Amino acid sequence: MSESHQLSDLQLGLLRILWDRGEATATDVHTALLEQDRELAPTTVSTMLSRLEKKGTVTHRVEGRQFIYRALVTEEEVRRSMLSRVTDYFFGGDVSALVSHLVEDRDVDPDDVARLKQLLAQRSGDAEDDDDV
Amino acid sequence: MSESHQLSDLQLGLLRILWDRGEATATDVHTALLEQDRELAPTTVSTMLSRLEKKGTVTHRVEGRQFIYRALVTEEEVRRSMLSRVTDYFFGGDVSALVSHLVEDRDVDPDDVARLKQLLAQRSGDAEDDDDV
DNA sequence: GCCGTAGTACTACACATGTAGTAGGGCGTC
DNA sequence: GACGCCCTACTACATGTGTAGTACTACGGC
Repeated sequence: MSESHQLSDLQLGLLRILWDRGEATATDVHTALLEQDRELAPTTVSTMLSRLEKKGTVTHRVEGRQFIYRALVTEEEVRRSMLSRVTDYFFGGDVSALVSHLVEDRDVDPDDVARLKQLLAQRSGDAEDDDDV
Repeated sequence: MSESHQLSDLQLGLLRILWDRGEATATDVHTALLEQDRELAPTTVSTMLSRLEKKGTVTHRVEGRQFIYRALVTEEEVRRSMLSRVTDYFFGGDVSALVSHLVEDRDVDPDDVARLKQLLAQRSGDAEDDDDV
């Protein structure tokens, strides 16, 4: 279930394309990568897709002569897995510590702070009524 | 400056030890790993440290017969780099989207929500002239 | 002075990844 | 019906990683 998805940049790139499209042929993926300025030989893309398939990350069905690939892991899953890794390594598994860090760490601008306050208000709305926005 | 620190679990493990101690001999690191149930041969640890050194991630000085290693990248740097990766891949670089996700995503319990609300309150209190570090 | 031990250096090997060439098979074209 | 093109399959090779054995060296003890 909660596999540790340790994926490289390229692998994530391939998955992103599959996630965005649902399904795609090797050629589709190749083209999409070109559009992102990743210039790889078509065979390279196929190789990577095969390898991902061998690992169980994607699968394919055959249509005519083409392989139509589809991700077997959800974006959600991978995101969660990658976030867990960071959270575990740098915040001892404490998600709220991560959030605090992000919020404190000058990377969130005032607008977002406001948005987040609202979000939190909703969140805690169920539990108890704190000071609303 | 903002190198892309793509580090494996083991490499992060080694760095964590160096970060925690400031400096450590290969033996120290080996021992520390044992205490974390990572049972590796001492030579394995040395090999990994040498490789990290070759990459410029750590360095060492010599004291007697021993090498005393020290990280050349800060925890901060690596954390930021890893977080950026996740943020870029899954939230289009939007940190606040990441935070929203974390907050929405049932991984933060009510206590933390309260804490975060406070944090945000402070944040927005002096949002006009926020004093960075 | 010799020996063992501790510690580093060098070497090795399997597997994953990035990258791509070549081979083989089928479909459409002329 | 032959030819070429488009796909996939297979092969290849460099680099990085995980893992560790062996070789070499210097220090401390006796």
